[in-house]
Amino acid sequence: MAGKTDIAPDVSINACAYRRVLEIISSKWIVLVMHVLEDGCKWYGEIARRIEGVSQKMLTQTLRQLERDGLVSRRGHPTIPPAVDYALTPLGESLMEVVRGFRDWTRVYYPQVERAREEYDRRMEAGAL
Amino acid sequence: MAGKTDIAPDVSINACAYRRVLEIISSKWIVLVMHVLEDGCKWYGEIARRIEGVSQKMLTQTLRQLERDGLVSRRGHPTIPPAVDYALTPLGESLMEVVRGFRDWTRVYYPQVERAREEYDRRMEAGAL
DNA sequence: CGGTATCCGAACGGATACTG
DNA sequence: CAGTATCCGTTCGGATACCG
Repeated sequence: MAGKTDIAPDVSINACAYRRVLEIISSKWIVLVMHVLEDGCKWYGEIARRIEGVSQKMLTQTLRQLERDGLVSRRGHPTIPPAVDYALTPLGESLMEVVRGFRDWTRVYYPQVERAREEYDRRMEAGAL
Repeated sequence: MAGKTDIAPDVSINACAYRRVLEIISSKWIVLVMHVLEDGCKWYGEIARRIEGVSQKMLTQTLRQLERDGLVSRRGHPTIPPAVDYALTPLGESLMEVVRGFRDWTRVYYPQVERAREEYDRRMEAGAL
């Protein structure tokens, strides 16, 4: 304990902005749901149908998180059967702009990533012999 | 099967750019490692010390993934004991620019997210009674 | 020093059944 | 329709031990 030299870790990294964004966007479905809501308010069922492979559990969970973070707004209609719709809030829209930056990067550079992967895998395979 | 109405899901979402970026950045440590490498080449040990809470396993795993994706380059030095350093590639730097967009968003808007969460939790607590 | 391999608990996430 | 609750397999990720 006392003998340990106090080379402090870059604490800022622990508390820094990156960790916080990651909490939000690192979930697999968050970005996809936001993308569906990009062009306006949607019913729950429509969101579900538009995102292939999402389970009801994950969709609801994702929408809850987005609502809690103030990124989407939820409106329930007291009809029978009940209907609910979701929309991006202004805060959500502002985040969406940044997310678009990621999408654009991917469109331009993803082929390079794929090539790098193939090359790496070939090198590894060769090295494993 | 045949009886199912063919309401196709928005397939583009499945194959779209977002899924691909998420593969890369949704990992908890990727962005943090990139941040450490932002200002130049670093030894393995230095990266480890700068990121609080990262285990050796996860750091190595993260660096492997970044290397495979062509985002960082790895140089081993055949000294005794061996030393290894890592640096962002040009491709990695280009992604870093987008990542900075997220950091900046967080710096500006995160307080709003925190307030939204507190408000939501208060509403839930009240509703649960 | 910079890994790799193994073990194991914790968390993620899908399938299913039930509710208002 | 839009959830909630439960079960349960899969994956994530830390701790430990060992290798070059």
